[in-house]
Amino acid sequence: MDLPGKTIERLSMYRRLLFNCLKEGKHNIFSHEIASLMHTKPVQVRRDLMLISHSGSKSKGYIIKNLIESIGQIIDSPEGQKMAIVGVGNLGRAVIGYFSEKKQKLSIVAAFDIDSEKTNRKISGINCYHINEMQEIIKKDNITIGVITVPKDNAIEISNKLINSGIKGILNLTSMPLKETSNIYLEEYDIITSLEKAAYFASKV
Amino acid sequence: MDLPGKTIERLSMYRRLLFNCLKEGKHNIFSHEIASLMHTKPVQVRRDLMLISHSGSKSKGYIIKNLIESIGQIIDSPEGQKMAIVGVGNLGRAVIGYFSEKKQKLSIVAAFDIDSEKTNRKISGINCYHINEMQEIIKKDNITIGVITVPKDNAIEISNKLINSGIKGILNLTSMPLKETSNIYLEEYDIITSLEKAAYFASKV
DNA sequence: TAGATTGTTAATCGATTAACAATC
DNA sequence: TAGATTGTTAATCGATTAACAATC
Repeated sequence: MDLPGKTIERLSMYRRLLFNCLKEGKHNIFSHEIASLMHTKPVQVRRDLMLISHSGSKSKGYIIKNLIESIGQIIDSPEGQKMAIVGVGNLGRAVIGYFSEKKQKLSIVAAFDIDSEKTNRKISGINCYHINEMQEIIKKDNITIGVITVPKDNAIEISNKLINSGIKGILNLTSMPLKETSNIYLEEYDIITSLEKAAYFASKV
Repeated sequence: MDLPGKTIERLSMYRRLLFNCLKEGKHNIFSHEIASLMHTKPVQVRRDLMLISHSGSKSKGYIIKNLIESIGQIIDSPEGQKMAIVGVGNLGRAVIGYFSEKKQKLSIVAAFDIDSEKTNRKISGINCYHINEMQEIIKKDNITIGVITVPKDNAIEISNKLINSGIKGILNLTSMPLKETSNIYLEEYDIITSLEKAAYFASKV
């Protein structure tokens, strides 16, 4: 039973938002409260939770702690998953920074670059190795997710190396579209596209 | 006549891909060639071009130079648009780096931060000012797009400041979802969500 | 001509939302 | 009880794709 990608995205956001609520001392939450914290409708939230078979109560809504647990059951692998960042430029460092906050099921365990200034040392707490060692380390450490943050002209080459090392998922943050490959999940995001889109719709408002 | 957001995204990617083809000395291109360079189908490409009323020929496909021109007519504002980056951390610098390559209709003209180490100097060729000066500079320079790359706990405050300074579009790259506001186009991207999504689907493959 | 391609409509697919029964 | 909320189905909306006529 595979959930829709959009639902997975929202579950990920619900969970982080729920952690915040918990920190603020909240214990229960209604679908309309979750909806207003995101940009969505209560019915959207309830339908997403229906899809993961999480029930609330009509008087108290959802118990935050339990809901976080339910979402984790769905989107986390029980053993956790390891990620590697390929390309330790500004973007790569930004991604590392995002994740160094939390010790979660999903964690960054290695970074790769070709620049000898960056390799064989820690960057924001993450071991950085030369790209030549990538395939070996990915296999040895059982890294399943690769994030491509190299200059776009190197994206294809890096993607092939990742595929050959047996990676399961790739997040490509360069603006070079990569070929879909069977048995590998590919997610892509292109910031230039987002900016051009924002510019287009901003001029129509 | 507003085009679908998905079509705008693809047009932006088609155009950059076409620039590459032009550089390689190509003059004409078929829909199936464009499709195979992206991850889409020829019919998708033809339908997108239909929506912008760009015609090709059945024997030569599309003339690349003309197609680039047609796409520009649709997605560029004739006078161009100016962008500002708010938050000059790793992510902000990455965005600046992406755009410093090209002199296009869309350009980054200012960056803002609170850190005095970063303000009142150029960062990758872009003038960086203190956030306190933001509203004034946005108005004076007629900046229409703001990119939020600050730490997520400051996102709401920065977004309000941008809205008050009369910005038209916001690209929020923090993982704090912002409220939809009338007369402002809001685009959001959350890298943590992308990673959790990639991890989920990678484990299902 | 035969094969390939474009342009377009109609069908399909998938995601969101309206409507509503159940119930706290 | 009246009002609010959940859970779920059915309707709607929007995006993709199949099908095909036109024609180079």
